[in-house]
Amino acid sequence: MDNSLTLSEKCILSRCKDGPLITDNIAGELMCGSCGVVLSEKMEEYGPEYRTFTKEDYMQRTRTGMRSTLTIYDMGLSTKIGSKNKDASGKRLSSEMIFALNRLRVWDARSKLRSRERSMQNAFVLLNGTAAKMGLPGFVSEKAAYFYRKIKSKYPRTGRTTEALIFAALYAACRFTNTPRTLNDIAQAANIKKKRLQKSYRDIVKRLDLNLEQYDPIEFVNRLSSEVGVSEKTRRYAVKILIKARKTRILTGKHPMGMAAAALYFSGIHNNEKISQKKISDVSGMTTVTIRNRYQTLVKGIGISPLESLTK
DNA sequence: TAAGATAAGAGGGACAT
DNA sequence: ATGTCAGTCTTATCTTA
Repeated sequence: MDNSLTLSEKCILSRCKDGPLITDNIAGELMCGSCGVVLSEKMEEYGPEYRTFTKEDYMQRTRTGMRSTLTIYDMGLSTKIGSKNKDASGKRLSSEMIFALNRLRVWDARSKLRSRERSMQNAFVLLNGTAAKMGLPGFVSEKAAYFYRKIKSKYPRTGRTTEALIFAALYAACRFTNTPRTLNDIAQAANIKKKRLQKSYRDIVKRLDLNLEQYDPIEFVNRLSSEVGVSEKTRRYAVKILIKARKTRILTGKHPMGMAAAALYFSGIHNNEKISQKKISDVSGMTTVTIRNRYQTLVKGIGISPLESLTK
């Protein structure tokens, strides 16, 4: 297992604060150990790296400091052949050499956009578009780009389509950075079948030997609460219920969103602020049936009904 | 109209062969 | 690799309050 994957989540989030340098043996990259930025002396010359549509967009996204180029297809590492026909000491080259150099320039230019790189580029266009649409922070798509690059260099032909793979990488990145998004969220935003997404995701986890923890349902409670617009009291109580439930080990193997939905439903009843199953179903993406079932496991698991008070 | 019950089916994980 | 099994979740339909 190579060291770049053992980076702690904290490193990813803190971004570039004197992180150690690490090398990725597979892709041959030298990166900042804290956030995965690829180090290259040309970095600061790069312009904005997002596609922009309006002047305001452009102004906002124009870079002010060093920024990763992981989501640019060649990471700024492609060949550069100078345009002057002089050698290192400044002397003019012979005509044969000039001819040869011109040939090289042509081929160099052509090779830069050869198929592999082109599909890489396509992938990152998809990635950036969808990540932006979902409002995901930059370090998540950086990580996704990293996973994608990695699996492509390790297994050039995975039998998966580019889009399935890049979005699966995005989901993996969400898991890795503990950014709570479900497969459904991504499938929807990316307009791709959940099944395909899931298959590719498993592929990535297996082949890159990732060890991704299951989401904590509490993350989803927070999200659901704000989407439904419940009181702070209700949100907190739902969290309390889940903390209690976690101790009884009834959470394992269940969809975290399902448990979050059930806990919120439970809490709503408890606090006299009943939220309909339908409403929770709509925002959570879980069916009302699942909410009911999880609600039952919750009641059984912690051994109290919503109308009783929660004892430590 | 919301909530609950029930049944059938899909899909994946664990485990054995 | 393939098969089986239990458990999860979904869809659909019907009933209840």
